[in-house]
Amino acid sequence: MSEVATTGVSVLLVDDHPIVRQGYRRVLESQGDLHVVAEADNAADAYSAFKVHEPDVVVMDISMPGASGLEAIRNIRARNPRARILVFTMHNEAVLVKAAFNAGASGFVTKSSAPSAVVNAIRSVARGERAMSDDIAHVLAEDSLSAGSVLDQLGEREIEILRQFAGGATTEEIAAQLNLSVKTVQNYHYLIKTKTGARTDAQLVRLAAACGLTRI
Amino acid sequence: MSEVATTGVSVLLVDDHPIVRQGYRRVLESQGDLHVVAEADNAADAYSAFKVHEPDVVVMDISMPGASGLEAIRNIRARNPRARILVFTMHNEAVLVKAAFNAGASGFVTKSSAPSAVVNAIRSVARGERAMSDDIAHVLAEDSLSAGSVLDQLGEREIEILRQFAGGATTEEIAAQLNLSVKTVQNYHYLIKTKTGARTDAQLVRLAAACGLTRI
DNA sequence: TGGCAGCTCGGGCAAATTTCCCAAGCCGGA
DNA sequence: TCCGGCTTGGGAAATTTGCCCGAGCTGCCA
Repeated sequence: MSEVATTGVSVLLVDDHPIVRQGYRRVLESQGDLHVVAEADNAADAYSAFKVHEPDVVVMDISMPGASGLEAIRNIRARNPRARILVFTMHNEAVLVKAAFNAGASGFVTKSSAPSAVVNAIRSVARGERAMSDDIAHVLAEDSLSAGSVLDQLGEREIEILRQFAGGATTEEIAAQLNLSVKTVQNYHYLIKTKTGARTDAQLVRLAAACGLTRI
Repeated sequence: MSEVATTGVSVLLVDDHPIVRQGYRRVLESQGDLHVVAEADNAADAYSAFKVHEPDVVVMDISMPGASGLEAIRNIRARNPRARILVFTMHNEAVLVKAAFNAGASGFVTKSSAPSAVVNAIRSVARGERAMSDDIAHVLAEDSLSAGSVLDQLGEREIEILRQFAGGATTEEIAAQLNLSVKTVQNYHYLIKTKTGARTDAQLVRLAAACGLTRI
């Protein structure tokens, strides 16, 4: 991490599609100052590769098979809190973005972004700055009326209900299970959605899965 | 289409992510015999670009915003039945593969494939052959032996709506995206639930994820 | 050629759920 | 003690769901 300024930025590429990785690699290396030192196609390999190469920046698609990408972010950050991780994915849901930053990401860029925006984001996070693409900033701005972290702002009961809901349980089943009135569960359901910024039950499930609350 | 053998293969790239297109372009052009003559990021532009350039091969990701990629395949084939279209996407669900070939695709390669497999597939379809990656062949093989997955009982439209819904889109967004009335989307939503036996939106999302329709 | 089956698209309407506002009890911290 | 947050639910309007219907279209099969 020390010789960055003179030798450029070393990058670990994490994406589950080989062709996509190959394409990124070529785009990044054509920049001159960006060097892809390793690739990985899953969370576990990403962690291993990080330990070996200690790259300046990890460019990672968080939608990978197997373990959650967010989990990978947490693992890497746990090992080295100075690690810079740029999430680079097609998703642009506020809940996911917040979850990623919450897990320790330094940047979040969607694949809809112009190539120049992506390479600039890599340079930004390499300098220790936070970076995000315009569309992400817009999404977060829209969402900003309810600031805060994603799951950390949920209480015990809310998390339990979210887990059961994401697991496929109906409102009645949850109420019976927890010995609550259906009305209360409905209110929690609504409350969780507003708190997390999820606008859809499906987004809620995806959030729960991303946070490891449920497995799919 | 006639001078292919001597001048190489002209390719139209269709993918909604700029960076991804840029990467593909570099990978393909490094081959020497493959030339990207145009790019498009949606179905409508793909059709326009095809009319202008009449490329040997269209390399297309069918999961794009706006009109269905399958629709684009049909449009292009309707204009020129000799058009060669190679579907190149992250999805590997049997129903989608079958739908693509049914719409007139010449090949189906997943983004999990090795770059060499992709370029070879492009050359194959340029020669008029059918091509698919190993994993797709495997999926189709499994499918031909199985009693039929849950998704097999869903129509094209139903699958598209399920994908968008599981991806977190609201009913209104899906209706706007597909140019349908909200009521129709609601009906599809209900129909999909009854057909699949899902009793909850969350179960629907899990089902879609399990079938590879969406990644979490 | 006719007919049937299946997909697509939407209207209608009662029942159910969601949305949002509200109140009250409880508990821990300032 | 008081404030704030969690938990629990009521109420009422808005929306969605569940289920029924028909109509247009395409493909298939006799």
